[in-house]
Amino acid sequence: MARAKQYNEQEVIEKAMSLFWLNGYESTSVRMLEKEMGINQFSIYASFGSKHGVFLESLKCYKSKINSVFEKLQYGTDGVNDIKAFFYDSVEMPTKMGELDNKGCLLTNTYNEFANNEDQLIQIQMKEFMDNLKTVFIQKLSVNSSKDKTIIEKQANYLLLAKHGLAAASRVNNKQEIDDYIELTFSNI
Amino acid sequence: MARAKQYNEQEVIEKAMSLFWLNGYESTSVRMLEKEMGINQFSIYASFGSKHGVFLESLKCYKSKINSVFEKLQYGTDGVNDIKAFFYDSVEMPTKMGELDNKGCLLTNTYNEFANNEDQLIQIQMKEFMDNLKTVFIQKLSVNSSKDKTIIEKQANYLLLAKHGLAAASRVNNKQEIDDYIELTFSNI
DNA sequence: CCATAAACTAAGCTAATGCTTAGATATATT
DNA sequence: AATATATCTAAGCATTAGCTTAGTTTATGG
Repeated sequence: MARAKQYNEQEVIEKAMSLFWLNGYESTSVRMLEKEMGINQFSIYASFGSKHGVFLESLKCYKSKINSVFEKLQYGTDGVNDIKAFFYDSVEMPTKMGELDNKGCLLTNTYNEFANNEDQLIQIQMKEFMDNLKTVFIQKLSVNSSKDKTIIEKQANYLLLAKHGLAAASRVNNKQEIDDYIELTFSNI
Repeated sequence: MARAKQYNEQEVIEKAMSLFWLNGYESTSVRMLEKEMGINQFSIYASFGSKHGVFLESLKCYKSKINSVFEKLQYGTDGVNDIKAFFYDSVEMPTKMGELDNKGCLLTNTYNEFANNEDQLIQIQMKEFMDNLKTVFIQKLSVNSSKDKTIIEKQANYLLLAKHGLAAASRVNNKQEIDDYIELTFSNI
């Protein structure tokens, strides 16, 4: 055997995730990652292959971080109210994670940054995330309700776009505006 | 006198605007602008000083393009319905302008790209745009209505975020999803 | 305790970025 | 027509990007 790694890959990916979350993909350089992750470029490429590889791992890391919030939504039993709670949880999560505020949702930020991009791997991750969310929304909207299927479809689309908009808004708007937005959003359901 | 410019500044700015609209600020290089505008880098810098200068002129150009839509909103006499029509107009405008679709709103895209940026000139332009919109929304919401001032304020905030989210969504969602979103957004206002 | 092999450091690679400049070209005035 | 002056071309500038590599350090198995 030979020398052991002097860093933990999970630990350095969390730091990379923070940086990508703050700046987005393009605006984060490998030199910046180097400093933030506390390891040399050689080690970055040895562990993750490329900047793109670091980003994909960061997305995975983010997904696991928000997993508890998503599970709470999935396993809740309160229908639409679960979705509303999910909206509040999503907005508050960055704060609870001890992160700087006003960073929005890494997945939504990525969704926007890569909207007109042909990067397949990223597009697939994003589509999967959105489709899962829509499926759960439809389940929740169907609980204790005799709503028409087409109405439920419309409402799911509505909430999906609202969630998307909310994540973008949370980067620039204050808590009061955000709360007003969530309350009025659900007054339409 | 000497040689005259072989290009029209307004014409080349429209082409620059298209490119910025499609790619955003950072992802648009001066070489790309050169090709799209059909003039040499020297001419770009002679006319607009910097890439940043080209961008500011492009924003101005965009504002003048959407002016008719904004005026229709301002001078309408149908209260909230004017806002709703404005939402539809905003989504349809890129198509009517003969632009490629799925580009969203240049101002909103810029708002997002520069959200965590300290660029003063851009921030001011963006804030001015949002504040104007909010003022008009409040006017419209106050027409033929005995609503409480705080309710109107909340609704204006709500619509502002909704408009913001809509512009982002229009880059990735289809017409049906967009229409569903607008209809449900106004179903309770 | 030395040979081995992985991890490390730091320098360097090519390409692209925003911007500048030397020199050629064209045109309105004298 | 000659001159003056602004516009044009194209090459080049310094810096930064993502990534690679030559060479050193370190820990372990024989």
